[in-house]
Amino acid sequence: MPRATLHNRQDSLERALHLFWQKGFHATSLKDLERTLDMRPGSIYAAFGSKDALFQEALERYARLGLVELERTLAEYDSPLSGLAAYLRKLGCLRDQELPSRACMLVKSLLELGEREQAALGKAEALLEAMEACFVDQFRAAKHAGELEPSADPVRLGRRLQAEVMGLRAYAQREVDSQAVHALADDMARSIEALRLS
Amino acid sequence: MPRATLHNRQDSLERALHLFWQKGFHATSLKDLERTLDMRPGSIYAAFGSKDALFQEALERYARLGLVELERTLAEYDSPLSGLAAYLRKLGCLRDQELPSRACMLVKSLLELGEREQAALGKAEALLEAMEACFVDQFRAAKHAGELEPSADPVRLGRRLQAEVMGLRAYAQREVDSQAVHALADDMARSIEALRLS
DNA sequence: CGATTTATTGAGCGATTGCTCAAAATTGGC
DNA sequence: GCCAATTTTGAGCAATCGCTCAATAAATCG
Repeated sequence: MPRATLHNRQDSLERALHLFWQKGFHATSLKDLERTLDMRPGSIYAAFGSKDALFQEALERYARLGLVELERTLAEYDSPLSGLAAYLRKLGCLRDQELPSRACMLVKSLLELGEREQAALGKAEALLEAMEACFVDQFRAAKHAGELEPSADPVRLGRRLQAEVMGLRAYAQREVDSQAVHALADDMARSIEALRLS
Repeated sequence: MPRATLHNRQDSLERALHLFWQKGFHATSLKDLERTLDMRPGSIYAAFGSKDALFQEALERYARLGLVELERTLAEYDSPLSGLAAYLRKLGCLRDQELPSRACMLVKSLLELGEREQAALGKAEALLEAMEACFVDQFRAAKHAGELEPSADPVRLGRRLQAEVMGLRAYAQREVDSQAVHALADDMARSIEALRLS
């Protein structure tokens, strides 16, 4: 009985994510979204509620995809430390890929949003926390596997890695050449590998 | 013969810097600036030209103050490596101070600005490059002083430190407790000190 | 073929954006 | 006190902002 839906919601969300990731929340206007989603304002609001709500959905999707990618990388390695090092080296290729932005959308949001967008800001913080928790878990696994010395603190190591990833990706956002980012990521990866008990 | 200028230009710039650093470029409206500077639009435009130009001046002032602070810290130590470690530990106190933002304004700008604000974006990049160059110089000095092993690469070390500072300050922007930021900064400082030849 | 249901449209709302400029206010020199 | 020089004002511009909603289009039902 109803009219068939013309737009695939998932696909629209993907396009919106692409746009928000590239331009940030404030610099993305509804006109931009209308163009990119090929939808009129009414349809966008019927599907997503508001610009803010759409942004939050995009944030969550971004983080989910990022976590999947992280865990996929980690799963390729038997050694937890090797998995983390490999993840860093993958990030070193950021400058080569064609992406909306080289910087992490969560960090972009963390730095851009203020009190007026508290809901989205809180979501970004929570998702960063989840990312950090994943790192901590991985270091815990490394410790359990005997890769780390007994005195090692997985919480501090996870926190440090989180900060390094934030830094690496912010650095990659600069107009530096690809080789520099690769070298930086490699240096960070070596630091992780240096934690391994020989 | 002219009418005396009512507002101190330097002071106005300082207030604008405070506001831009806190809210970012896009989220700061002229109404906000009018309120904070206690100036009407005409005066602001007479003094600074445009919102974009004012932002660029604020960026430059921010970076100049930051570089001064960095060099002041470094000058307190005879050992280049100790100076860098001390700088990191100072950043570890970010969460305790009352600042417009814990994140670096240059990084916030780097992540927020797009093609439409290319001039300001380019300025932020150049200022970050200057910061990195300062780090590189310091590592060069450390190498010359025999603190680093001969094979050490000051360019890579400077780049790495730049990324760590970016990461540390982005991390500090999160709603984490002060102790975590202190621990993170300390871990980073220890990494620097670990480079020292015993 | 209606009838019904739902998706989509797009003109346009009130508010806000960055900004302009003629007028008013304030000074110092004569 | 008056003129000239300069700063400051603030109403208000055109454009854009996020968003609403009555009208329209499309699809499935009997």
